[in-house]
Amino acid sequence: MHSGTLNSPIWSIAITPMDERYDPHTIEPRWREQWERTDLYLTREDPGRPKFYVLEMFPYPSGNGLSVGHLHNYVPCDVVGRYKRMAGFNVLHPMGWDAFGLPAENDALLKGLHPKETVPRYAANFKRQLKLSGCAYDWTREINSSSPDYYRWTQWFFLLLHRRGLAYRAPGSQWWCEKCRTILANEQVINGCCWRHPDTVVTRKELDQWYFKITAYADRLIEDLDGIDWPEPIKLMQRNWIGRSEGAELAFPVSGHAGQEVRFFTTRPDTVFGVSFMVLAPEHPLVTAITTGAQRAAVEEYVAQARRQSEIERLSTVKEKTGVFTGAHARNLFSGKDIPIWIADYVLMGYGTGAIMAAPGEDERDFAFAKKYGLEIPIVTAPADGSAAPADRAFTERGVAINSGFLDGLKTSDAISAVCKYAEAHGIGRPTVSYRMRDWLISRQRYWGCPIPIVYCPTDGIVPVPEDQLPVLLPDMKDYEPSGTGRSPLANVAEFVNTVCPKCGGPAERETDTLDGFACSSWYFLRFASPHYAAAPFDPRAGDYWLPVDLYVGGAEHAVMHLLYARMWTKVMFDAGLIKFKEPFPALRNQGMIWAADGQKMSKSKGNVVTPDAMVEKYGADALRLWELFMGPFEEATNWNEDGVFGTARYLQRVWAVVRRYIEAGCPPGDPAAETLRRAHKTIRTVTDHMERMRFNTALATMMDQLNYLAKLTPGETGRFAIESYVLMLAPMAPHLGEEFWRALGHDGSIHLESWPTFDPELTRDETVTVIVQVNGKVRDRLQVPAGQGEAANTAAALNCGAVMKLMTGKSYTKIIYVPDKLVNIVV
RNA sequence: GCGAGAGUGGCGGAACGGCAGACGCGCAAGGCUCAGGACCUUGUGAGGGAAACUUCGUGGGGGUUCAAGUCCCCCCUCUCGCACCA
Repeated sequence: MHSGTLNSPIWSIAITPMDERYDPHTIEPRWREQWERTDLYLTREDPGRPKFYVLEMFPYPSGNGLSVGHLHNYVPCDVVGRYKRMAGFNVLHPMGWDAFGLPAENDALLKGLHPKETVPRYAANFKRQLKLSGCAYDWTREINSSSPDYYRWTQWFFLLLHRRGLAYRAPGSQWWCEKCRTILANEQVINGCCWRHPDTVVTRKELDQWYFKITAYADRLIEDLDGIDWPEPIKLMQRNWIGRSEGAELAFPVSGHAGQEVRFFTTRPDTVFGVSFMVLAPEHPLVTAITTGAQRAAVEEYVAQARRQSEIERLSTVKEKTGVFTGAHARNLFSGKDIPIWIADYVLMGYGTGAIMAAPGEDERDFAFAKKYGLEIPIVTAPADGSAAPADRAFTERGVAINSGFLDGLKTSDAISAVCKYAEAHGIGRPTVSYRMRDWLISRQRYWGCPIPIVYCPTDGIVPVPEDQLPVLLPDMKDYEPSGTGRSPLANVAEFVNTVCPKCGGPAERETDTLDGFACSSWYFLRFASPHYAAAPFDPRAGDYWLPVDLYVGGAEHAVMHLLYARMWTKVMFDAGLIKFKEPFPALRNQGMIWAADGQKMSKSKGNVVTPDAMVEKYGADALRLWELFMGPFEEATNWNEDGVFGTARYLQRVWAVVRRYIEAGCPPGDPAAETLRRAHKTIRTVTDHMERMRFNTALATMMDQLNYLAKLTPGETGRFAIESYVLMLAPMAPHLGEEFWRALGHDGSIHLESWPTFDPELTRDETVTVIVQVNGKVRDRLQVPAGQGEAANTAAALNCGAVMKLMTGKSYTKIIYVPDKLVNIVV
């Protein structure tokens, strides 16, 4: 842990006259060199200062390098880090690489290389580009999730989850992507396709898999959203993804099959009296047991056909509902009727119990199904206002129970509790909560990932690798191509697979699947607190100091994957007493997407990628940074437009001219006019406010505005305060040029260790104000009046001005609206 | 289908319910240049007018208000998320 001081380094750069023209290509490399030489960006732990931890989402270092689109995340975060440091914080701004996982492996396979060679090379290129862009990271804290120093702790966390009963192995039907040649988690299936391959429909595969029990945290993941400062759409996506719904789980006996029952979940137990049939998912285990001989052929064919269907077809909501009668009946224990049991693919095996009670009078899907197959449609809920329930569609709203025995007359909410109470008393069921979210499937049948630290022993079964034997090293493999059979390539490495049981010492085999890459990124933010700590994933002292992350920034595409997983792990760590906070990222912001100039996604194949390298070469890093900040609101998407970089380069040129003129004039201390002083203080006030709110585009607009003002003054009229405060505020955005100016102004230390300028509210006060004069809400005149002269004087002035007099001749006003020092509206 | 967000000049975008279009790009005119995607100055929403001025104008339609880009209702378009979750 470095504990340097905030003492400024001594530059090895002499003060020389400023060139006439601003030339970023001479300025920028020399300051980058100075920063490295003096370790300017080492994290400094100063107990006298509050800490600020700003973090970008863990990037995968792609072989394509960074584009100007990626910088729209990194540059603003860098500005925040630099601003916060100047504003008095100890700033932690680290960077590392999400290097394990499919993208790295696929890329290496494609190029016939090994990820252990490509990953460091690509990461070095990212690092070079980030440095080139003037981003200030403490590179002594660089981490890499594919390094054994790192993944031994990923494995350690796996064991922690396992010990706490949150990692388990289970068989099941899983999503398989043929292109990835591995199993995917539910979150990684989008529109029935692989999240990495939108053109590849996922299929089902039966395999034993490892899961993390994220569903055990479902309620807390929802509840704790209330206390964190995240964009509302992201919170909403998480709530919807978790999909909590309250209802009841009930069971009806299958007629003629003693001991067999259909268990089902419903959110509307109040409609049980209207249940006229039941539907099982085609994969439901009960199907074979209860299907009658007469129906067997039809049922088997339907099940086979459902299996063949792609998920896309199956999940299509526009598709007409289909199903087949099993021949069996269940006894509706409420209405006392025997009701037919059907199978249909609109019932999903993966949700609830894979079976439903159909209340066609109150559910659109059941209604459509009943209509199609001529099933009975009882009506058991009426609108609360006493009107009749519609006959041509399901009445899905809440209302009052009718035709429902002991529920008649009860409001829906009361009827729900009554059914639950009755069901519990009679052993039919109980109130329960169901979630859309499933457990997180974490095993991957691929090579380039964190090995799961588990051993299979013929006598002891599933045995976790003891902590002191970590890391389970990923073996070196030349031919690591996935087989596509559902077995990891690691299964072919005998030296890896064959091991001894940690319990009995007998021969045993290692787990050969690797962990989902999202496991690696579920705890990396902790590692940055003490990246070289060898005794634990993080030094508890450093963790207490730096965590949680004060500002987390990344794309909205991670709303239900990374952000949900990292939150779950954090809660597990909290429960285990490792950390004192429940949420890893108390404040989250999403940067807007930067599309290419043609409005499409920047991609190599489309040939529309713009690199920072090219922009720095042409305009300089500071100009590029400024355009990243100025092109629009940080959180909104926009198209790339290179002309903008030219514009911000021109702005820097103009700043150069103004500062240079001031320095050439011998830096006159100045006795600025009140107006000039006021403008300087107002600029500080506005820019500070915009920086705090991450409104970089308007912060820069304010700076440009102020420059236009300063450019009209002589150096003597400007004064040192206006120039230096301006340069200080420019420094986080244009760090190279800021440093150059600071040196040229005669300072020896780094501008980035200086304090952010402060303003005097007294000096921002205007002496005169413009009062808008309106007649009937239309602007008719503007008056320059002394500030704070009061309502009487202002309304009198407004009534006496020419424009008003002209309009008012022969009329009288009914009312005057007065907004102090702003507006007089005369209502005629 | 459900949910969320967004529609403002030629373009990117500014506007605590109170001067719509800040700031910038582009464009135009002028200056300066051997030259320039350089630099400087001025102008630049639309219509009308010689001008002072004036009318219209924030996707469309209603409404609330002294006053609406901003608040409310309906509609249209685009982007994103979820897509039979019982």
